[in-house]
Amino acid sequence: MPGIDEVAMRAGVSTATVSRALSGRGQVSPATRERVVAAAKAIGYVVSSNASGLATGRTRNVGVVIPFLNRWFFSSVVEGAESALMGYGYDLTLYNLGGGGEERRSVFDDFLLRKRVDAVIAISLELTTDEVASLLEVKKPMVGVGGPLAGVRTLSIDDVEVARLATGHLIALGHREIAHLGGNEDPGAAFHLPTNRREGYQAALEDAGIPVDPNLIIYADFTLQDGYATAKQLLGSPHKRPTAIFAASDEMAIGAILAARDLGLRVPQDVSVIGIDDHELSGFFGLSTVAQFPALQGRRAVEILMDQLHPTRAESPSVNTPLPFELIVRSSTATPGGG
Amino acid sequence: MPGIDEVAMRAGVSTATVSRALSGRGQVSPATRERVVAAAKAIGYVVSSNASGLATGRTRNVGVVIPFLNRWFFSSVVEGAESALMGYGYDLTLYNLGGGGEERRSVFDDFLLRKRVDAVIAISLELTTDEVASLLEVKKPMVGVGGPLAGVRTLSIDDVEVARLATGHLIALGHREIAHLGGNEDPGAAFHLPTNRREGYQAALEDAGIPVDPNLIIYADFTLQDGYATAKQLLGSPHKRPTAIFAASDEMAIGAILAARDLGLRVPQDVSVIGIDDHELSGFFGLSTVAQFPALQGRRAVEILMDQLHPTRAESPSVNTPLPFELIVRSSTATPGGG
DNA sequence: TTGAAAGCGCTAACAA
DNA sequence: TTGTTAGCGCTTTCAA
Repeated sequence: MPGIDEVAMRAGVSTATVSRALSGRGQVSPATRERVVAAAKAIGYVVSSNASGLATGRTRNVGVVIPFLNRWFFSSVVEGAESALMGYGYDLTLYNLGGGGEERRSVFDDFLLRKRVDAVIAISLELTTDEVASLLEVKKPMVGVGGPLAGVRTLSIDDVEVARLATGHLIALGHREIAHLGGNEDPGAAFHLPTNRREGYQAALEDAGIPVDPNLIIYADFTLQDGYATAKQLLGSPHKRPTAIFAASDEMAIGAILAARDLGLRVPQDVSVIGIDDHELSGFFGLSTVAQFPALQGRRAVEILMDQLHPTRAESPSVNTPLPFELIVRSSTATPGGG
Repeated sequence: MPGIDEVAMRAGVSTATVSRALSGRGQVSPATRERVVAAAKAIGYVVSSNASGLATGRTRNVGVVIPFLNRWFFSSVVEGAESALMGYGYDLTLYNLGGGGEERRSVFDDFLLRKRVDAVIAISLELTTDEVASLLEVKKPMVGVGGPLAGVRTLSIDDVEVARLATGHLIALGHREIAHLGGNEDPGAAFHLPTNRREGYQAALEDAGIPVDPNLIIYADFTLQDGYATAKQLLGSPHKRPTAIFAASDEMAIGAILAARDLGLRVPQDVSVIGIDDHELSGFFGLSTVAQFPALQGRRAVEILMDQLHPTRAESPSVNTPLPFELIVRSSTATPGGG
């Protein structure tokens, strides 16, 4: 493991010049830089991030905190963030809070504070005021993705608008009995995403003058399994079966499609289904949806962090742009009774 | 951000003693240790990993290299590894090779060598000899999960046996026309998993004296989509339709179930289907499968690394145990024509 | 059991 | 443009 002085000797310069030449900070003549780079390459020199980090106070590493990894949305955001970070020469260290209370405390009290990360990205996480405070206290830039974070720059689609768009699509097709899967059991819950989507659904109905029927709002987990179970219940009743279902996630929506099939109902002739996400399986199931772009959200989060970490960079103009979403119409939605 | 000397002052000892008291290395009187710990807690002191790492040469961080994050198997292994590492006080930094060639090179040439990680876990990766060599050269302990890695300790289920078990289950039920989805297009391919599973399939047939019919071995990607497409093709032919399908992954198997349904075939009455994995959706689809336990594989990989990193630890006796797998019979398999 | 002091490998003033 | 040098915050001999 060669050190900087070995490079310096070979290039016939001082270690300071090597540092300058390799890091790009400070002025070095092109000729010198070339010699240094060649010498470094020749002996396979790579800077020690510890030594560099100790001297500069920066680590070129960002922490990503997630509630679990095993879900399409999260792993996609992480992928997007990882690839963007790598482009900037940053590492990504992952903190999975799935384990529960003790694990969570130690992440915030120890891991994130070891000066190991320059910044943190929190994905779909409700951080307590204390947690946010302890991070901000050490002046670590921080951005949230997909979850409201008091006092922190947050990146998230406009869930109300997204839901309104999905519901509006169904209304435009002529549906009036539209059920909603998702909702939110606990009105005081800190996590607003399900609530926001339900509100968008209601707003769309109201815009169209369609009364909101509380019986058509079904609380469900955001999983395929629960989408299936609740949709089966909903569609199984011979009475007032809705002509369309708006599910708050694609996984639920796919569950609903499968439930409809198992009941002998045709999608979209007997029931239209739309979701939110554009999950990797949605195309396969012909599911109409409002796409959000999680990998892009991860990249965006990184951009914002880089702007804060390197204020010299031209401030990216897109930083304040709301996140994009897009209606994707496939074969799971049509006019009521139509095909 | 308080430093070690502040703790030392408050505790009325030297920084050396603080270091000893907090790290557990070296002798410190209980009374002194207690004072130090109290002082550290009082001011919220956390060691700087850079400084500590620079002084010791260790980082308490392991690198995990994966081909992509967005698949159940990978994210599950990573989850298992992450939680095990956190238990040992280690961080996990993630290197996703999904981006392609250039990214891959820079991971191996730069990122992993910055002395930022103490060890690396490579998941389902075919590393080139050069890549392995460059890691071993810097003496980083390394373990592979789920992929053969020349010269590296590798953790992986016995794919031949797993396939044999799955196929054997079908044979025991009385099936003789058993198709296989998976295979391996390229006989010279470096990645042996599909080949091994195909060989296990063939071995089971041969054990039972059933001739291997090459027409029943279908090359397919390990995805739900391709499982669907190939199974539809296979089952759509009215002639010699097999009575059972053994898919090399659960995602393919689920695709096959959906294909059967779309063709009006009942599972398992008209066709039995079995996969490998015990994917999170397999229970929902009633899929019989041979479970492997990816989160456990991640934990095991960490154990092995810890044994190498801290040779003082009692060598875990389980380290050489082959990875477990288990036949899980659900409703997708039955006797031919049976229910 | 504890303290003094010399690094760990690099960066960034400051000087030249 | 380049070199000298004093740290960055901790760990670890060596002495006491």
